[in-house]
Amino acid sequence: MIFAEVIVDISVKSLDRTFQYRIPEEWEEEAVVGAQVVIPFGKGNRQMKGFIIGLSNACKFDLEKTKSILSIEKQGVIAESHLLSLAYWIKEQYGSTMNDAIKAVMPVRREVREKVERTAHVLVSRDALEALRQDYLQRHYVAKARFCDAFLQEDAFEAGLSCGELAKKWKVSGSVLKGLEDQGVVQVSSVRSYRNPLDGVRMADHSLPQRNGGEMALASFGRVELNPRQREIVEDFAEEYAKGIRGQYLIHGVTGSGKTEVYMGMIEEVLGLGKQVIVLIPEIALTFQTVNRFYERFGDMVSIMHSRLSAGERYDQFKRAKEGLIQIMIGPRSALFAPFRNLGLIVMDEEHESGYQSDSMPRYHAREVAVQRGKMLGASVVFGSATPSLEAYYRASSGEYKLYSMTERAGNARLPEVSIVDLRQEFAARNYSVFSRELQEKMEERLGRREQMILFINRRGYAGFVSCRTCGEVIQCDCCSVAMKPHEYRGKVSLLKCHYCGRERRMPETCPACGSRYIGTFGLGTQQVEEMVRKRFPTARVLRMDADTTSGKEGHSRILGAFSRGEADVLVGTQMIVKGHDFPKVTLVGVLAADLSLYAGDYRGAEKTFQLLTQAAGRAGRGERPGQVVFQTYQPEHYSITSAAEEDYIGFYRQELKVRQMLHYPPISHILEVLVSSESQERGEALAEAFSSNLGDVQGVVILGPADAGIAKLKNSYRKVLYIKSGNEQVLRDIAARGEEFLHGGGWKDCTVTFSFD
DNA sequence: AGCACGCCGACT
DNA sequence: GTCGGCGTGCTC
Repeated sequence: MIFAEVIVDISVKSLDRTFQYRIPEEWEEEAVVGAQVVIPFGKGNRQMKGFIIGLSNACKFDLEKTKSILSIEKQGVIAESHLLSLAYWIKEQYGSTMNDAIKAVMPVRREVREKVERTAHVLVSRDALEALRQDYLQRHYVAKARFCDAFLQEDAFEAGLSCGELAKKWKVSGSVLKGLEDQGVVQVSSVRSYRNPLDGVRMADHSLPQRNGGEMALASFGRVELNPRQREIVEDFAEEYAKGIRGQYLIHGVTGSGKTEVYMGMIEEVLGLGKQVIVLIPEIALTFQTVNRFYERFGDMVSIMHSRLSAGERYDQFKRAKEGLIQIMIGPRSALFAPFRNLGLIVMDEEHESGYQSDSMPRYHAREVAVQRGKMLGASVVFGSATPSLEAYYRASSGEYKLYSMTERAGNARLPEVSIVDLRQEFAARNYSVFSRELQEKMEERLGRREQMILFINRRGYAGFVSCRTCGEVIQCDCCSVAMKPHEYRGKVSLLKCHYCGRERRMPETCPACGSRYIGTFGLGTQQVEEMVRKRFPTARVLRMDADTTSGKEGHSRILGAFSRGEADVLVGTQMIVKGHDFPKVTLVGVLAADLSLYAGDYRGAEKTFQLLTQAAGRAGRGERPGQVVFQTYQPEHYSITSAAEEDYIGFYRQELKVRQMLHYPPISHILEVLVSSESQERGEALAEAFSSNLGDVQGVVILGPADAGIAKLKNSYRKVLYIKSGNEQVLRDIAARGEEFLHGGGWKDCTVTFSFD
């Protein structure tokens, strides 16, 4: 008899181990490692999904109690056993459950999630409910009384109330509600909503070039044309590769230096040896031009993962990869798990992009997983960026990655001319406009010459916040301790939105704290910039692109398409406009507040600012005409701004590394963030303190906090943070593990804790 | 005794 | 995640 070691499809720590099941004889063939199965689970023998991650001849459990597999799903078998090892590595490295790790490496990602939202409507009158509440209180039915309270206070008589929110906010379990329903006090209705997680990102509305039937060989495409520096790099790489050297490489190339050609040259070499390649891009919707070039170059041996593929199509692509019909897989971080048997190379373009960090469990970083998969399969890994992350460049300078630098733009394109405008001086010169005199002049020039320009402001909405000029009160969200952002509504700035929980309210006429009529907006946002451009340049045609204007189905491509067709002179937008687009007619880029991202939260502020500014500057002058760039800032001396103006990555890197060294930040040191959140402020504080004092005996770590988190209150939960810094990552992992154990000890059910590294 | 509630542990 | 068991504290 054969037994299967099964991971059950429930992502809970206590179930994060295998369970043994009998394999019925007739299925011994199909029951392979990596297969999906349906199994009976728990006392009620609920039918659950699971994955076979091992087979064995011996029964390690009570044979009598060992149940049998109910069925085997042939679709979606994990093709390569090393992907299971990779899943195990991910589980260990990022502290997820094996179930989540397996799902991350599986070809068919999470299915369409069905969300059932239950809503409670009150059937009795307000008075009757009040009487009922009194009655329940008398009988000590605390939970039921609390529910009545909730209905009375939240005006559930008009609309219904979400059961989930009720239960959370009023600390009662959903089962009470059933009692109320049985008594005819409320009526519960279920609304099903479907949300396909893959729909989040849309591919640009360009069509792919016609596929050519799959028979075209590599030779018929001709080799890539390379300039001398590009050829040098490819040849060096090829030489090492031929010698059997497999390692990590970092291509640092200034914007427009032609990194893509180098990737293609390297890929040709690897394909020539009969091996397969994965090309990772940060976000498919925003880097379509790169993808297109790979298609033109390699034709049908390329497969592209993108969000429009249905689960079935996606699976087909993986099947083709598994069967060796595809040699190159291009896509976002999930493409990293393409089931290639004979993987020779992983290329990661725009290595510094945040899209490579997974934001749901398992929270892996594609850069690290790529290196691990490369090691497992004997593949080289090539990272490329104009503005490498500090981690990557640090590794390159320590010799862990081999560094290739490209300091010149390819072809005729020149680096743009950048000027830095000191906004303090503008203010001193009584220019209170959002445009400095220099920027205005340059904008007028472009409008006169019918050239295009991009205005970049790293903040959506209308302005930063609303505050009272009399008492200084800032209008905050009721549930989150953040300022609500003014938005335009029906042609007027009349709406406030919380960008964290989405709550909306009307813009108040008077200060809610002191009643003063002198309240107004502070700081600059995209909407306001758009309005200012229209006011100052009435003839200019303006387009705005930010999270508010691109929410629709084809939002991105609609706006970008219109702009590249020349339907507008000015494009105003947030960071999404500076990423990877090629607008040859743009000759001016204005960054209205270059220091805005400098002190925004974490220790990566300067790095983010440098990357953003370098990229923004890189959008100018990509065509025939040379480009000009204006950085407006209150901190014209800051190294992230001056270095970006000169596109001096090395200069920036040296300065920033010093800062990181001084403050014990990555990549020199490592940080563990412990975030405690609880609806009770005292309890959260107590837990954070308990953690902190528990670490007294650990040597060689720096402990900061506990303190209020950047967002001290989010969706009605109070948040405390604790930072633990250490040069040794393992020490931090041990501390996190100890912390988990401490929580497991019990008594902190009302608090949630998340541990995150760096 | 009987019920409602809420906590805790098991799940092969 | 989901279920069942069980202790607590209430009503009748």
